[in-house]
Amino acid sequence: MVNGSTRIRILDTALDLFGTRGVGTVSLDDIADAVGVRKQTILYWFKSRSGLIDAVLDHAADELLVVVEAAIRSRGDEPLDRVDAVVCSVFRPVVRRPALLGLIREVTRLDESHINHLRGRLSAVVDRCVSYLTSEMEKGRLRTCDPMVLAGLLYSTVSGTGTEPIVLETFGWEPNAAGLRQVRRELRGFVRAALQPN
Amino acid sequence: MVNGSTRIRILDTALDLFGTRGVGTVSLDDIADAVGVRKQTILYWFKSRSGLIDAVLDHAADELLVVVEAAIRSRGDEPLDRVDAVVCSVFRPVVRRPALLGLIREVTRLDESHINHLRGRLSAVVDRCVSYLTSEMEKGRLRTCDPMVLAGLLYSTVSGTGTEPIVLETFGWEPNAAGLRQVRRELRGFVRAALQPN
DNA sequence: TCACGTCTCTACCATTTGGTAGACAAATCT
DNA sequence: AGATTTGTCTACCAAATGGTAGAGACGTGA
Repeated sequence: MVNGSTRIRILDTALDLFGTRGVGTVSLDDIADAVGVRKQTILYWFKSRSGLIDAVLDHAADELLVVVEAAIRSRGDEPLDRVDAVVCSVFRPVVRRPALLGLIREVTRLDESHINHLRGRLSAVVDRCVSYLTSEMEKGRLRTCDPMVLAGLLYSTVSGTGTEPIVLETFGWEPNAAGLRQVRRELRGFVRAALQPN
Repeated sequence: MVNGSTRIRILDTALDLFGTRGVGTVSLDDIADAVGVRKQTILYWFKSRSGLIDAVLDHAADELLVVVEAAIRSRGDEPLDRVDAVVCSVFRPVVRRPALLGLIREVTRLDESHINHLRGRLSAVVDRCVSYLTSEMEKGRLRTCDPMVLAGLLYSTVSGTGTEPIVLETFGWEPNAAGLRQVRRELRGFVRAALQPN
């Protein structure tokens, strides 16, 4: 594989389309058109549509993991700050690459094999988050509750906020830079309040 | 329209399929098979696929509105209790009719016309929620923040939790009755903590 | 120069899609 | 009874889908 650029371009474009329009509604032709190439070129680089989906999920997981890993290690000792850093890191793609979270959220619509594929890629971070929450709760530095479900709630809140600007618009929100900053601010406040030890 | 039963059966079935598998990936034939009828029967009752989608969105909005309206009026004066009632009411379909929230969440994937259609149906409740949150904040009975964005955050959290059992499973959750009760308990605690006045 | 691997293309194909036209049976009206 | 409306069906169709087969352009090493 000397020339990786076509492959990468396909992956990037597919990620955007899958993430914004939903995996099921994007055809190989759609992707090919967007890349500026023929469908058969896609099928040269990826054995089948299903193979492409897995590759794109990998691509997305890579991109997300880098960001999150960095955030987890970044800030100091205080758990509220650290969670805050992770929230911000996950929120960043909302601005830079809206499709990323949209794609991750597509899991629900995929079939078992793709789900497991993605799970395998993300399980390490997931485990780490849950055990971190657990230990901080034991130290009484976070509101005590089920850490596993809490992790899921946090994910839902952040990803939902990032992937459903349309819903926010329904609530009267304006989709511009200032609006985004405001959403992030409220999101951080919301999460902070929800985690505060009692 | 003497015989409404076929029409209703189509709507119900379509709602389930659209909500669980995503609107874009469900064909008229899929729906027809599930109903036990031919595709052309669907096109007799609904002028086109797009018409069916709007009708199903209406159907879903109706179902959701009834539940939420009842909850809004139900409980006493304390805002945390009232929000809690709404959260519970929205969470109930998660158990009884998982596709319902899944369909509402599909908005993001639909095109402008369908989005606006659904918005029109839900705007009344949405406005009511936002102005309620606003007034309670002014009285200092809820944590002060942007009520509009807060409403969006609440929606994301509740609907995300309800529509992404797969994500929760990734976090180690067990999808059974006891697990669901636990999720609901944590969800209520989470929201309560996030809204507590400071 | 020639053979070979790499990469993208054109040409097809079977299947599935949303949709039209109209046959046919049962119920309803006159 | 005869005519009409209602509801479901069969028979199609053009377009789009994922995928196969293989040609041709391009560079590289022998």
